[in-house]
Amino acid sequence: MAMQYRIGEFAELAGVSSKTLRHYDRLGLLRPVAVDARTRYRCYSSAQLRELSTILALRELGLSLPQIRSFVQRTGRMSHADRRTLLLRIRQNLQHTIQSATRPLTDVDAALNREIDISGAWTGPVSVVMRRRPGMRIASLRAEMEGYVEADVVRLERELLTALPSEFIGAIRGVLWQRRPDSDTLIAEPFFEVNHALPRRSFYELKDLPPVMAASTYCDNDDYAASEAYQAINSWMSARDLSLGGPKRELCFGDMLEIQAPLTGF
Amino acid sequence: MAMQYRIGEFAELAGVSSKTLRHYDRLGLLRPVAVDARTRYRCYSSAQLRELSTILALRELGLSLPQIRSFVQRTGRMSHADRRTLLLRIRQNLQHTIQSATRPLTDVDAALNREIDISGAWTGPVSVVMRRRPGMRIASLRAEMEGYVEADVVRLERELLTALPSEFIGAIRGVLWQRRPDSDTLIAEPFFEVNHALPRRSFYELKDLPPVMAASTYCDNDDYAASEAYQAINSWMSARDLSLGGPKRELCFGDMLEIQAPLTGF
DNA sequence: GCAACGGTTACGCGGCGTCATTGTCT
DNA sequence: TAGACAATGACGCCGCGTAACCGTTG
Repeated sequence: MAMQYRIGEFAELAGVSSKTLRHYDRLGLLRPVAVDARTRYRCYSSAQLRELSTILALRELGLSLPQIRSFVQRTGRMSHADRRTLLLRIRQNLQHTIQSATRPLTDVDAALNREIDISGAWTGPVSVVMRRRPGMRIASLRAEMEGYVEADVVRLERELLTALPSEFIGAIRGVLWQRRPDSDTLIAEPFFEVNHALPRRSFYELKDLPPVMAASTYCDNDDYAASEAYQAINSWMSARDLSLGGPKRELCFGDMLEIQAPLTGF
Repeated sequence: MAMQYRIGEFAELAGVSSKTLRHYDRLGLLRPVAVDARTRYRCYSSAQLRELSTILALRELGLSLPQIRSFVQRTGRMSHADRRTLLLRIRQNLQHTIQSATRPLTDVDAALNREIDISGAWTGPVSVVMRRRPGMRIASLRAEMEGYVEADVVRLERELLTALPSEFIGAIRGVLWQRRPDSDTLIAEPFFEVNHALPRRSFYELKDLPPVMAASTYCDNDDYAASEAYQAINSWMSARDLSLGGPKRELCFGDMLEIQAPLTGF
């Protein structure tokens, strides 16, 4: 009563290619029930339609073929806890996939809307991106100011630079920006990346800037471009209900600035 | 003022590997601003941090590197219509990704719940799957019956088989099942796949079973297993708010049955 | 003898990661 | 001179598709 099929017929019944079946055979994922010793023709049974269907379903769930193999080989000998773990892992994968597609989708939609609304002022599909930024050790100097005064920041930077032995200075420099709560006071904190051998002195603060997930954008190194970038990053964050997880970081790369807004919850 | 970086430093600033940068160079995606003629060292500029950031953002959107190249090469010379088309294409990709992950996610959640609720009766993560099934030409015989009577179906099948010249019969046979609306009358319609040369006769009906998207499941060829399978397919459909788009198809493969429920709206 | 199947091996795709080997900088 | 960095090139990964070439079936 159990039917036997050759590879082509079996493939068509199952809705896959015979190439796929040969591939699964080699991987040990779905072995033919028999192989003709002389012709080496593969022979599949009707019961294997169900096996294959399971395999295809698991593939749809995003499992790799080796993962599927280890799953189907132990079916029945798997504890409920194991199954549950597997399902939860699959769930995680799927959710990650969905998330990493949903976020860009809102970006694209926003871009489509912006293009319609103010069709001239649109420079690219996504100018703000989310990225993980590594931590670094920095030396910094802090000052409060009422609003942004470039000269003050430049003066601070120079002070800091003269206090730092140049052999300890790394490649990155920038400014940390904070706002004192319940006031308009701005705290500017120019910094230089330093290596770990730098001695602790009272002229400057020595701290570890932690690694963060940050909203990041690049702009030209001038006040106008920078303020545009800050605006863009703020509206990007508010559109996503994300909140600031530390002082904003303004990194200077010659004629380019990178503005980073550390995010909470990642 | 514009800074120059060698590949390693630039890679670290941008958060990618130097391998990636060399790859992008070869693809013409991000050319170094200069290459030392003697050493062939690549040299990147600070302004390229922004370019690269755009490239990475587009990559996150699921574009291929050649697509990104054609995009960045024509930035500014692109019409609004072109941009809009591109964005809409991206949107489609993303939505497809989301959909093809969301459906399985509900499957997995259902499986997790089932496992909790009735932890013994669960046989696999997904026993019902959705698949596209090709159409075929069939010859069939129809009969109404009050409820399922196996003997009647078998008799019908035999009648049909004796009426069919065997050289026209294909590999697939089965039964179509329908329920007459507003009554419990069941319509059983055994069929055999036939090739196109079969002449039209009054002994049997000749029809084209259309290709469909169907909920499909396999079970052993016995009444108990089949009724379980029908139950499973019904609850699978109702859980997804899907409705039947034609008679159910019961395909016979020796000791296995495949139960298919054609779905509307695909 | 011919078409339609089956077999195997080898290469391609995308987006890099991972050597291995050689050259360059400090 | 050492050791970090640069260059190039070859191969690996995944899940097959495609092609080439040859044997089997009906």
